[in-house]
Amino acid sequence: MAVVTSADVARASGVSRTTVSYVLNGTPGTTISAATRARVLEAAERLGYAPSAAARTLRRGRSDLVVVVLPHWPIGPVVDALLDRLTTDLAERGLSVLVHHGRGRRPLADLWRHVSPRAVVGLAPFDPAELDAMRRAGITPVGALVGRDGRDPAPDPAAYAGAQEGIGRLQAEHLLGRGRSRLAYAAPADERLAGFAAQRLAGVRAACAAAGAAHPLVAEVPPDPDAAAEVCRVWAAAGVDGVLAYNDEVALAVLAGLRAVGARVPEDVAVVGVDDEPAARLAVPPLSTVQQEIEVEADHLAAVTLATLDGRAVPPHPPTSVRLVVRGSS
Amino acid sequence: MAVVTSADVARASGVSRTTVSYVLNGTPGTTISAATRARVLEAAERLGYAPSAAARTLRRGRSDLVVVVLPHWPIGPVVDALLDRLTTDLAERGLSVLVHHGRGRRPLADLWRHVSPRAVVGLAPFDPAELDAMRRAGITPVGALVGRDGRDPAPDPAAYAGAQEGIGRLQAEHLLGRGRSRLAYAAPADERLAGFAAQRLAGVRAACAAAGAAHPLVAEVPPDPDAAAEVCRVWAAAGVDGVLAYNDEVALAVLAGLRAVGARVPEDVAVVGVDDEPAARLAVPPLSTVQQEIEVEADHLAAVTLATLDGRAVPPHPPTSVRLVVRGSS
DNA sequence: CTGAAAGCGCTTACAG
DNA sequence: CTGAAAGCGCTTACAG
Repeated sequence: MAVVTSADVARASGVSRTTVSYVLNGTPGTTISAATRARVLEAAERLGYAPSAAARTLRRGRSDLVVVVLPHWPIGPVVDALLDRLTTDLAERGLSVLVHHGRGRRPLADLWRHVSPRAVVGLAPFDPAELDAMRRAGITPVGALVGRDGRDPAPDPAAYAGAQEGIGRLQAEHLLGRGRSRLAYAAPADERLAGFAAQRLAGVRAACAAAGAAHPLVAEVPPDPDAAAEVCRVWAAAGVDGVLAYNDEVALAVLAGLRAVGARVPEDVAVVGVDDEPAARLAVPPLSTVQQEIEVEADHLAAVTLATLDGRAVPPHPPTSVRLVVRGSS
Repeated sequence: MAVVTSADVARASGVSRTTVSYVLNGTPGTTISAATRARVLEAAERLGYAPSAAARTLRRGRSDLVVVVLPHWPIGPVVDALLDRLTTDLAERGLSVLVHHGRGRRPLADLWRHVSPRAVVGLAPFDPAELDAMRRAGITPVGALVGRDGRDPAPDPAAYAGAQEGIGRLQAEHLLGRGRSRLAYAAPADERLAGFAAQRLAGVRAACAAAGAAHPLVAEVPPDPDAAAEVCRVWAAAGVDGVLAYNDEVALAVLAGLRAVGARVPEDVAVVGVDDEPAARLAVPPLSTVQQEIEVEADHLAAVTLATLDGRAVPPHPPTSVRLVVRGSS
């Protein structure tokens, strides 16, 4: 089954490849007779012609492919929703999105040997060597959550920190506002998440300091009922009355641990997660959580990508991208 | 920042582009002097040369890119793990994996205008029109879970059904084996999952029939405590003593619903999920579930992809890819 | 209104 | 041991 080229279509419709290209691309400024146009379209359809992406990219000097590089850490429904929306957003502008998994297993540079993206969007910061390699390959790097202040179109680790801190701060302010005064932070056991956890924790600390509350206790809570119970026993003994969890999964472990040590939620201890995963509202008790407005985030990421590609100023980050969902656990 | 080409490297090292290509690709059968080789390598490194994937693909007539097309439905940690492993597996053979989200929003054919994959792996069956378009574009389609019987390297909806049915059968046999006789099937409310749910349900029905048990009751259980309670009330009244859930998320909803109507788990009703997501072991009570051995599945999918590309016979599916994890809920 | 020709960057027979 | 040249499939000035 030989692949059909534009030359085949030209031959079949009795015109030149130029005309085929004009018709199929709807090139503006050309005037092809309706009859010719119809013949070309018919031939292309009949032969099942699909233009070669490689040739088109080579000739144009740029592709319409955007590669999203996923962080090293596990992906949940929130990121999935983000990717879906981003794909739809960018498709409206003629850009195709493809996602790279397995980051960290081998250098990103290997990928550029096999594919020529126009831009690469990172959900976590790139390191300088990666940035350099991309730019040398003519690829535009785009940072997620970058440009919150509208300043820097380049990936900036500090910008991530800002968004993450906001989450921690919101969690802490919620419990402090409900009269809880002895807070603990439940960090994830997965070390790949340590960076994010540290940033969210910084937000928690800031909120505690601002409210004049005690420094929060901190411990890793693995997704295991027994291990979680051990941590919760210590916390209960220390008089902890509120737990901020890194995300809903960690929060679920905290709920299991508290149950095991006989602490009542929310009477004795209030718990707040992050993400609003489906499991949150089904938990016992239903879990209060911080919801990231992922559609807003995706739309912004799409806007940042387009602005960066166009060389325009990066739009400011929308103000409210996180909000609290209060349920039975707080 | 002009992009560096092999001609630049040739000029900088005082050799022809031919020699640059030979050195950089380690082309076998060529004998380049060590001194020349070193000069070329040094120049490429110094200039930050990255070969053009588009040109290489055009020239070679094929790329080393494999695109995985995600199904229309929501992605959880299981699929994430599968993609990670598949990416690593295929990278060992020089293939790069990129993942397409947002299926169904627009035709896959649009994607082939922007990228030239060597193969496309579908986690759900392709429809005939898509298959046709891919083949005409010179792309090799590969079906997930295909070739279980080693017969058909082409995507085959029936092969999916086989794997899915096995899951439902395993769930049902477990509860029937524990003396439960009045089973119910908790289907997902998300209509995009209806196809899979129907296949798993078929396995449940087969197991019930084989054991001489009554036909299972069937209802959709949304991820909402109140809605789930409504369903569970009906089931409790009907004397249901065992519930098979489409996946862990649905099972969590069932647990919430049963709790709401005062049914004890597992004393009154046993519950079994699918996936072994982190939330399963943290549920109240900890959830029994069917675990898919996703690494095995990923390795097999990689093997199927390679065999299909090489025109070899597709390897048989490994025998045990699902297993039961028994916890407190059954 | 349409076609002949150049050229994107690479790889690879082929010639020396 | 190394280079000149062709050609992958496309788009786009340019010529008619």
